[in-house]
Formats: sequence, C-alpha cells, structure tokens
Amino acid sequence: MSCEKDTAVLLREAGQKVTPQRVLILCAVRHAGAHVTAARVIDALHNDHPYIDVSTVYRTMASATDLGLVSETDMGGGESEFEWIGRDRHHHLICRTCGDVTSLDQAYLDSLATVLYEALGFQADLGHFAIFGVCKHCQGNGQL
Amino acid sequence: MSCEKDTAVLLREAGQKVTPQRVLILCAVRHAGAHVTAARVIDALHNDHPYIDVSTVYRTMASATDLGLVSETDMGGGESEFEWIGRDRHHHLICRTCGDVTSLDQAYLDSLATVLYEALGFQADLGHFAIFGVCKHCQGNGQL
DNA sequence: AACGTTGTTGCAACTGGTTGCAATTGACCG
DNA sequence: CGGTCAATTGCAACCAGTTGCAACAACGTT
Repeated sequence: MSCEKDTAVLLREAGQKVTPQRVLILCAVRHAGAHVTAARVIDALHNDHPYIDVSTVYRTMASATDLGLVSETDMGGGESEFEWIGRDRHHHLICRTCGDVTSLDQAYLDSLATVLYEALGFQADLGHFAIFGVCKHCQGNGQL
Repeated sequence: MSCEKDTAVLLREAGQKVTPQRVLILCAVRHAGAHVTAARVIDALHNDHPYIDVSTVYRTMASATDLGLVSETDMGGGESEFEWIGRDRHHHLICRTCGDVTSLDQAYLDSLATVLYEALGFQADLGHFAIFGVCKHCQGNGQL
C-alpha cells in the first residue's frame, strides 16, 4: 500500500485536503487496475471502514476527475466506471454485438483534437471516451 | 403538424408499432428543433395528453435512438438531451468555462471513424458526441 | 368486422447518483 | 499545542431514469 503516501501528496499538491476517506477511495481505484464502479469501491472498503458513504465516493471521484487523476466513463451498463489514469491515457471501443471492450490509444484522438483546435480554436478535452460500434469479429458474423 | 403522418411511416417502415404516444412524442422532439429533455417533452404534451408516462417517453427515445431517428446526448446537465436527427448529423462542442454549445459537423469525426476502421476493423458508431473543452473565446480570457 | 398474437403502455417500485445541511475534521497560524 | 475557519463528511431527502408486471391496443389473419 505504498500508494497511500503518494496519493496524499497528489492531493496536497492539488490544493485539496487530505482526508482518510479520499486516500482510501483513490487508493482503491488505483489498486483495482481496471474499471471499478462506485459500488465496488464501497464494497472493497467496507470491511475495514464500514461507514464511508456513497456520496463521498462520488464527490471524491468528481474532484479527482477534475484533477485528471481518475477517469469516469459510461460504458453503457447503467453504472459509471472509474479508472485510475496512469501514464497511458486511453479510450475504449465497445462492441454492441459481443460487448467486448478494447483499449484505444490516446493517439487516435489526438489528431481529432488537433483538427478541432486548428479549425475552430476549440481546445477539446478528450478525457476518456467510450466509443460504441461493431468490432471486426462481429462484422464477419453478419450480426447487428 | 404534417410530420405526424411522416413519423408514422418511419415507424412502420422500421417494423415498429405506430401508437399515438410514439407519434406524439417523436413529433414533439421533431418540432422542438433543438435539444429537449424528457421532462420538456412531457410538459409539451401534458396539455392535450395528460397521462403519457415518463417511462414511455424514455422507451420511445431508446428505440428511436436505435433507429437513428433521434440522438441522445449527455450535455453534462444532469438530464439527457434528445434531438431529432435530420439530414445533417452533427455533434456538440461544449465549453467548460462559458457553457456555450456549438455544433460540430459530422465530417470532423468521419476521419476518426475511417482511421478506426482501417487500423482496427472497428466500425465505430459515432452517433452523437458531446465534446467538452474550452472554446476559443474563453482561452483568451485566461480562465480555466 | 371480429380474433388472437405480440408488442406497448401506465403504474409503482426500485436503482444509481446528487444535493442541502448540520456536525466534523484537516490545514494553517500564532 | 490549542484555536480558528473553511472544506469535507455522513445523513437523509431527493431526482433522473429503469424495470417488472398486468392491462391494453395495434397489426395480420380469417
């Protein structure tokens, strides 16, 4: 759990108060190493810290998202999915047919961001997209 | 209200049952000529048709979205915004600072779709995006 | 025109997520 | 180390949206 100190530093640098709840929540997301829902985070912390409220989780996620520490994505499953943002910013391709989720490198969207900036002066914040469609495999199967 | 017949035809062609509720709801969206929330649709219909349920609106929107008649966008305001899709498919650039919403032509995303298809074989369904960022004007103001 | 099938509606209960508020706690300062 | 103040927490009420279900209505058939 060496990330706790590290996370505390990140919070402090961002001018946020370092509370145990925040550190715990963010560490949980960080350790998960994949998408987690708010409910999953609460479950994970429930053993040791029974009374962390859902609202705290959501508020922590919101501020962490603003800071660029965490991404929030609607994967189409009713619940928001949170993910720790490491060095590799990425996006997701979600197949409507088989439900498969593939990572998509940030580079693919960089060109879009460049075009938007050059043509319109709009500085797009392409944080974390979920792009729906049909994957290669499922196209072959002729399903829709 | 000539669109009612037209809407009915669209539904029938898509193999959907033509119910008064659907026609009313879709015509309301179509006439709005801009984004509308589910609540707005209900309000608009409430005078003449007091007991159209929210769930019906959402279900109608969901199927219409699948058919490509309507787009659903989360503009970041808590409520989903629905919009009739005419000939001109478009997206939205939303400024985080001033809240201004600009239309973005589909063409800008076509190239992304092309790249995704050629590189990964993924047939992206870039239905209707809301892209957040900072607009030209607000960048000049140095705000964030 | 009446019938049966099948999809749709309205309702009510529920879920995920947000918000207002009083109590608490972390950060800063002397 | 103790006091002050603003930010944060937990709670409870609330809001948007979804779902299960029984009643119902649209469409194809006869």
